[in-house]
This record gives sequence, structure tokens and C-alpha cells, in this order.
Amino acid sequence: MLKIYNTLARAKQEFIPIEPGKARMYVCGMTVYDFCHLGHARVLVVFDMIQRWLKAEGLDVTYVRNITDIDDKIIKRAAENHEAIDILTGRFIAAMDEDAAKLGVEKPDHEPRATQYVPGMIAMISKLIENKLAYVAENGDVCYSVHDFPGYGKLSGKSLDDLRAGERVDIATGKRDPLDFVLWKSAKPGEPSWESPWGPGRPGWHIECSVMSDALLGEHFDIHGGGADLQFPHHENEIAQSEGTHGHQHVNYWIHNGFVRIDNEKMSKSLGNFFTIREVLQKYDPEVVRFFILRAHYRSPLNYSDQHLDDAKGALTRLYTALKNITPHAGDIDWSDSHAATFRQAMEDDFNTPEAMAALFELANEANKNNDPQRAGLLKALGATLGLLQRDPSEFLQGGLGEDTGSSLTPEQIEQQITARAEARKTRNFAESDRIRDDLLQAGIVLEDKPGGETLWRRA
RNA sequence: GGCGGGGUAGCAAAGUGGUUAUGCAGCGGCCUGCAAAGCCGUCUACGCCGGUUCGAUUCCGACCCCCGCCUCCA
Repeated sequence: MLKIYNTLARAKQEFIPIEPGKARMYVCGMTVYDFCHLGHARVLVVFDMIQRWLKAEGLDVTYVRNITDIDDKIIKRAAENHEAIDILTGRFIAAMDEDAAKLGVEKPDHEPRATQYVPGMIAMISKLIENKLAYVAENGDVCYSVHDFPGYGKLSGKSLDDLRAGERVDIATGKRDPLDFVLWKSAKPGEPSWESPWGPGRPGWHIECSVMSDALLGEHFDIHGGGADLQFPHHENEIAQSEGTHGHQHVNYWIHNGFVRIDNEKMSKSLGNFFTIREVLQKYDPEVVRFFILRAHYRSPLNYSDQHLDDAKGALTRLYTALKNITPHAGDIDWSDSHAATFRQAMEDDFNTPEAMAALFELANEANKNNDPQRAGLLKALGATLGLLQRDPSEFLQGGLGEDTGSSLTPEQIEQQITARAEARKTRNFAESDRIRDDLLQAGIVLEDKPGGETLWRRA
């Protein structure tokens, strides 16, 4: 039985699909005006893991991850760069795709872009006005009237009174209530705009998700995900829009992942304390980064540092070493195996990847102990459900430096040294053979002599 | 201020009302020419103070500290 922590209920709940055997999931993706950072990497990897596990549970999954390709920051950045908006967004969408692919993230079934759904947004806003939940403000913006939607605050656990108490300085914009949010923003001269019943303008941020999820998953679907910072106001507003339009439940399960932190602080654009995915991939193998993310529970904070990445690398090396030493037997997962059962139980308990991984290490231990290809095969097959351990072990072990391998020895040079060392060992010239081994170690190469006389190597 | 999450061994990270989490690091041993890898064994825990209980890191209460949301943010 799969249980999911539902933000809406503030509790773990059994997952019961709306349509038996199917799962429809929508995740808030990126606003594409810059490279993705590690926080984005976490969203990409976590929901990829969830999507994979839903499939492993036998569900027919439809996964939608949107792209926000119009908003204030994009307009600003394009102006700074003196480039067209679609050129800018096209560039960063391509970069995101590249980063995601390296992290082993499967393509979602749909990646809708906000600009492709403007007519639908206009239709929904019209409906909200008709339903007396939205109004045209004096400045021409269309705003959502928050206090007219009875359930406002149910996702984030906030009441309108609480929100008012903590209200920031009101920048008068013609809103009837400072808490009201913009559905349609009237265009200033020179800004990109679409024609609408309220004059030229562009959509507010929240409306796109209501409209695109409607179009691709229907008015009522199973799972909606995103970073914890989207809980309020973005997801709260999305509920107000969708339920205000349709008059019934929008989403059954809301899933929010925790933040990536640096020095115990949230990694974010505004704090400027972020690392882009590509920066990190200069130093670390992408699978190490994926492993690092999945090593913590998706709702826990995840502290980033080189030391933690080194640690993750060491752990992943252990698993790959087992797969290198014992050729894994290929086959389907035998869920009756005790380790597989433990793994599954962990995954079914709100996607508890750290506990599931513990089962992987126990499996590696037993495979090593008994030289057991069956166990090694199970290890690899379970790894696949997390998007891990599918490479040739030697490729991982010998390439584990990330992309920045410019200054290190080539495999040919290493093999040459190994041959020279083998000669020395043949004549029992251990001083010379140890010198070669020490030199290689200095260069970050670890040697491993096998019983038959063969010598293997890996990068430290 | 309002609401929410958390404090677990050297580091990271799960979990549990009583029995080894797990990984890295350390220590002892086996193996090895010596190493490496692997295997076996082993040391460092549950923020503080009370309460409930035969027994609490785990439940309850107070306290201290950290983090997040309340504004764009994954």
C-alpha cells in the first residue's frame, strides 16, 4: 500500500487513484530565464523518482511538468540582454533539458509552456469574473477576490486574518484587498502582450498552472507537486482559481519537496547563494549528484557542500564496486526477496529513499559475501527504480571526476603504468612496483590487484 | 507577530515504546609481497528539564536553539 504525505491533509494518506490503475501528476517546473541551480535539480530528480516509483507500482502514469516562459523576470532579462524573449527562453529550455538528461531525469509526458495556453487562461479568467470571484481593477489588471473564495488558505494552513496580521506594506495597485492577486496584467507600452477582453496584457503567474493542468490532466487529478516555497501563495492561488472555476476539488494529493541549503540557509536566487547544476557537474559525476539528492528524504532539508558530495560519491562507489566484482544476473525483481520487500516497504512509505537505499547496501554486502550474481542482479534492478546503478561499473569507477578531467591521466597512460608495474612485480621488484602505485595514487588513481594477476584501476 | 518543519553518534541520514538502521571516517582482525577491494569484529547517539510507563531517543508538557512560509522563488 502506497502512502503519500499530503500537504492538504498534513498527514500521510493511502494513495487511491481517481481512476483505478492510473496516476495523473502535475509538477511546477522552471521559469526559464537562467540556468537551473541545485534547488531545481532537486525538484527534477525527486519528482522523477516519484514518477518512476508510481510506474513500478504498476500505475499508468501521466506526468506533466510545465515551463513558465513569460513573466516579469523573463521580460527584464531579455531587455537586459537585448534579445527576443523566445530566444532567451529557448536557450534556457535547451540548457534545462541538457541538465535534466544528465541527472537521469526522464522526459515528462508533457511540458506545456505558458505562452501556448493564453486563450485558455482568458477563458478561465472570464469564467471567474462570471462567478463573481474576479474583478477588473482601476489600473486595468484583473484580480482574484480572495475573500470571496471560501476555502482560501486550506493548503497552506493560513487564514485570511493571519495573512492580514503579517501583511507587508501595501503597494496600492487598485486591488480591493491587498491579498487579492493578479490574474491578468495589463500591458505597459513596449511590453509583450496578448489581446483580451480587458485590453492588451499578459497572464499572472498562477493562472497558467490551473489552465494547463485542466487541458492535459482534466479538472480533477491525483497529484500536484513542487518546491515547498510554492505552497503559498502559488498553489493556494491555483486552488482558488481551479476550484473557483469548476466548483469542485482540483487535486487530491499535494506533494512538496524540501529545500537545498548552503550553510544552513535556503539556496535561492534572491540570496544569491546558489550553485548551478552545470557548475556542480564540472566536479562531480551526475549520478553522484542524483544519489546525493535521493540519499535524503524528499521532504527533509538537504545541505549542500563538497564534503557531502564526496561522501555520496564514496557510498555510490561501494555499490558500483559490488556490481563490478560480481556480474549481475539480469532478470525481473523478485519482490518476495527480503531486501526487495524492505526496499518496497520503504518506498511505499512516502517514498522513503534513504531507507530504501539502506536495503541496497545490505544487498551489496550479501552479494559481496557470497559472490552472488542473483543478489547483484537484484541490486541493479532495484537501483533502476531510482534511476541509479545502470551504467557499466568501470565507466563509473574510472570516470568519476565529473567533466573537469583535463589535467588527469588518460586511460592509456594509466594502462602503460600498470604494465610497467606488472613487469616489476614479475621480478619481485616491489620497490619499483610500489613507487609506480604511489605515483598513480598521487595522480588520483587507485590500483587493485586481482588474484589472477590482473590489475584494475579506478579514480579516487 | 501568525502558521509550519526540525534538533540522532566525527560527518551525513533513516527509524523505533524494550532487540544492529545505513553510508563515509576511526579502531582491531582475515585476505594480500605490501596495498586496494572485500569479509569479520568494534568505539562515538538520540537538544535541555519534567511527566506517563515495568521500561522513552520514540508518547505528553514546558524550555532552549535552528530553519522555512507569510513578498519573486523549486
